Amino acid sequence: MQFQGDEELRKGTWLEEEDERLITFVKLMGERRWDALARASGLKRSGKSCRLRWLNYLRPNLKHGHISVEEEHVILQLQERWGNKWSKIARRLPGRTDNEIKNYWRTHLRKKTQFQEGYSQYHLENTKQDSFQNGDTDARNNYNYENQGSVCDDLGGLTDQDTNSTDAIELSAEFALTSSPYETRLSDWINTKISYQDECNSSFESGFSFPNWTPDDSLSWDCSGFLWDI
DNA sequence: AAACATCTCAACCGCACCTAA
DNA sequence: CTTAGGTGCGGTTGAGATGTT
Repeated sequence: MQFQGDEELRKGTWLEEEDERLITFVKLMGERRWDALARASGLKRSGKSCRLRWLNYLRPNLKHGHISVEEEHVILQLQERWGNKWSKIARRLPGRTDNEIKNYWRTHLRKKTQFQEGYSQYHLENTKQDSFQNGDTDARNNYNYENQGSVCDDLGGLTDQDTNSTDAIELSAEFALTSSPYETRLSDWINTKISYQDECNSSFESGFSFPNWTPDDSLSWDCSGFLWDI
């Protein structure tokens, strides 16, 4: 949306005063209508810039700082599965933003996976070529499994069993796949629930626990007390 | 100490999609 | 149904930090 004085809009690094003002007005007006909020606040910023600053830096419960080994593991696995669907991946890592994950991937993990791909390609060409060419699906499946295992080796100390937990991650993620504001809120709520479950389950060391799945693949949660928070 | 190279990450851009009137 | 404004997403940029020569 264009409005009077657009040519005077500030760009670049945010100042502390701007952050404070933005926080104040988000509290007043909520996390919607960013253009209106930008105008009302008197910030010489576009609504889009305000939204980005809030989502990537000022929003409560954001984790700043180093990505943990577990988080890196999740990023690697989900990127391999989904490609560069950063926002989708970010929803599996509460407190992390799509921008942060995207940057982390580009600066830390891309090289690792490129190396991995190079190794896999070599491995593939030298050990599995015949089976693959003959359409041996077992060979492909075994290759995928071995490939998963070697990713674990790179991550130091994680077992193959940990790696296979991404099946649960995917189940949860598919359930939480979002495409609308309501669904986004649902996803956020799920993440909240997951975090809550984690807090309650101190014996689960990984920090990434997921809904309990019944044998027929239906989701089993006690949602009482949470539904109205959506 | 200075100059240059490389890395990191906050912020921007453009486009597609959503929503409400 | 149409359309304009708002939002979300992935790719890219560039300033500052850090490392190297």
